[in-house]
Amino acid sequence: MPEGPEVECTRLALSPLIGKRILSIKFTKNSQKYQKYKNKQQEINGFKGQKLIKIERKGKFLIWVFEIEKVILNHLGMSGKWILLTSDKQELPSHAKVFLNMEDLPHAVFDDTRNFGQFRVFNNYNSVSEYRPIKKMGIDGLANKFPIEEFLEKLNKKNYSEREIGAVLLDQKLVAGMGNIYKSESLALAEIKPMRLVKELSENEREFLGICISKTLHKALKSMGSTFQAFRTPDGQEGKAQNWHQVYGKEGSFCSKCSNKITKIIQNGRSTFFCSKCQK
DNA sequence: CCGCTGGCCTGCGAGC
DNA sequence: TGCTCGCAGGCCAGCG
Repeated sequence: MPEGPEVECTRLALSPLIGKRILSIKFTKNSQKYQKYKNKQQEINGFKGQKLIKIERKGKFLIWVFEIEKVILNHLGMSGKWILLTSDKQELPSHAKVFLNMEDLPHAVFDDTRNFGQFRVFNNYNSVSEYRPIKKMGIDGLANKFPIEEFLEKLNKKNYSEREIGAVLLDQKLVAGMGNIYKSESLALAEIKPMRLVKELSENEREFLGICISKTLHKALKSMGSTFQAFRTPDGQEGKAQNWHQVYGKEGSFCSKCSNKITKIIQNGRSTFFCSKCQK
């Protein structure tokens, strides 16, 4: 589920928690099967009674800010999701890792089936900023005004020139929040083949790609409306973004622009989809 | 420093 | 129907 737009949806859906106190916070029984959650309970006990001030998103990370200096850095990984519990009697989902017992309903649960998610405590905000993935993070693909100049500048860096654009787009140091689906979708919209080398891309193509990235991510965020709903009613609908996918997951079906068959390749170990006719 | 490969996990659907 | 296998939208350690 979670690329930048889905993480932003999650952040928005968590807004009922803002300004509320956490009565207690617990690593669940399920979480104790995994090393990364073991013997960490004491560390998060410090958040007891704390008021949640805000939740920020940086790339695909969520940063939970409280009255105290301590900060929680949370990544959804491949399968992590937050679920709001609207009743005190509601059971925890089977892969619940962290339970936030709030002063008022709803409570919140971090559920992560594949356990690739992250939930780390930092002593202060500054140390989060110094954490390498945050510090080195590229431009925000979901910025209201996509910083095209900065995008072009970063794309111009030497180490990208000999690499394939499809692989480069997944680098969070370039566009933070980009993921494997919207990588293929952005390139389809820009009509650029994923295996083109960065050095081969013209100035016009680069600029148009930047615009297409921004358009794709914003459109994804917008069409997640139903995921937003599903967040409140966990067994509800999923997002709508898949309804407009041009290429992702469409191997063998026909391109909606030219009726050519969509191709799938593995690029740097990741599935990559494109139309070999539309995309130059 | 860099990029690439494989590992971390569970669940699901295709194919037999 | 039931089994196995391959694959899944993430990152990161370790290697060359």
